[in-house]
Amino acid sequence: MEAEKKIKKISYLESLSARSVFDENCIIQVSLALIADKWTLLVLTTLMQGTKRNSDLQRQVLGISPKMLSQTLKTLLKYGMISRKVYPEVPPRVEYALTEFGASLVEPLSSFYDWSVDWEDQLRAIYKKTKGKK
Amino acid sequence: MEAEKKIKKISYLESLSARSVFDENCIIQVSLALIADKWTLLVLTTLMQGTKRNSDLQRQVLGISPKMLSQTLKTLLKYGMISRKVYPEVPPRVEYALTEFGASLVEPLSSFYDWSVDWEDQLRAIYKKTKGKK
DNA sequence: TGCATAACTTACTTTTAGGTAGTAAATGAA
DNA sequence: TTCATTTACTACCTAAAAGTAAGTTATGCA
Repeated sequence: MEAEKKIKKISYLESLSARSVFDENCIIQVSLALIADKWTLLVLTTLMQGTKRNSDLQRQVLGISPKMLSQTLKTLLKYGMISRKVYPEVPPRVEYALTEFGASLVEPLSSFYDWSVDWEDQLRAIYKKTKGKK
Repeated sequence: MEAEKKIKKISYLESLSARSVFDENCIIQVSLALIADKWTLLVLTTLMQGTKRNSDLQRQVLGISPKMLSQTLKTLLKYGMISRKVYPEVPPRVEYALTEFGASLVEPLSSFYDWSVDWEDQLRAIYKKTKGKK
């Protein structure tokens, strides 16, 4: 991050008054479009435990299909949020880990986790009532 | 939040080691399923500016269709994250505002906003390259 | 009743996400 | 070359999300 941006940085609530936050260049809209989906944040969350193999993730991210796991990992690689290391062994071993970029999400995800725990009862009640469908 | 939960509360990173975070009752999975989509968080973000009418939101949440706006507001009402007040005037006026529940998202969203600004260059580059499609 | 306008709904279509199943690539040793 | 196993991909299908366009409701007053 350039120094200029650091200095000029304004708070979230302040920024809401600025028109730019809601135009086509809205940075929140951009980042949500990239990572706010069913699996991406869960895979990233799991990788925050440390380096994982494909099969580890398959086991730990409950309910994810092999296809969606591959697809999500591929996307995160493209984003530069995770790294991929192949070990030339039999059978082949592939390990995934967070890059600095990916690891930087620990703070917002942590904040989101805290919120989820604070409102856990309400959230679970809604989820149960709607069966996850809106 | 009950006192017990407050006391027993463990951090996000600690919780990642607990098996329960990844089973079918994973609270992060639940809350993501409810609010992590294309419009919900943007509508909530806009309402953090204060009370808004349908037409205000239509103008400010760039790109949202009337249908998706209605649908999103309806869902957030069901969730109890926003309130709806009708003024019997001509023409009718309807105002939406955050409830305590909805307003509580200000912290995680603020954290997410900070992250987005920190990594803005990378995020925009990815978005441009992929045109928002993964 | 008719009116003007904001808010909302419905029907239809298109697009995207996601699931299943089968297949192919990668690997080093036997 | 064959093998066993993990990883990755493809083709096909279904379901969900979202866009479009038109119509409907709510409202108080003239």
